[in-house]
Amino acid sequence: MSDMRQKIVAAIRKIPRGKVSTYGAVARGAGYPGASRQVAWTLHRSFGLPWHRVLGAGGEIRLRGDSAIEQRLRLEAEGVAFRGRRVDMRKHEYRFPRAKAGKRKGRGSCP
DNA sequence: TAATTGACGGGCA
DNA sequence: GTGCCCGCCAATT
Repeated sequence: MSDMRQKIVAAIRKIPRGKVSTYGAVARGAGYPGASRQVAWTLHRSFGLPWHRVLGAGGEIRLRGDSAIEQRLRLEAEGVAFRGRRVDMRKHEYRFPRAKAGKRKGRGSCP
């Protein structure tokens, strides 16, 4: 099995209960920026993962039909608040630790 | 081997 | 807010 999938799975498992993340963020957290599609694929093929905690950019559910309903239900059951059809990322987005030395741009204040 | 697909992301009109 | 296009990467057919 590829290392990529293992890293992605590991990253997804780190998302704590009551928090969520996005495909792109998981990909970056796993060390593969730009591989957001593989995250979706992995979620689809691997079981035992907190799949409902992974959303699309902006905290939007990218699933369809019943799966989307179920995902929303599960998240709300964990205490995740929705704003319209998106999750309130401001409060529930989980940030992955920097895989590699990160460049801290300005923080807080600036320009 | 090549083409298609998929639970994506970001930019622009 | 909505719609369209292009870039990304692996698995499937």
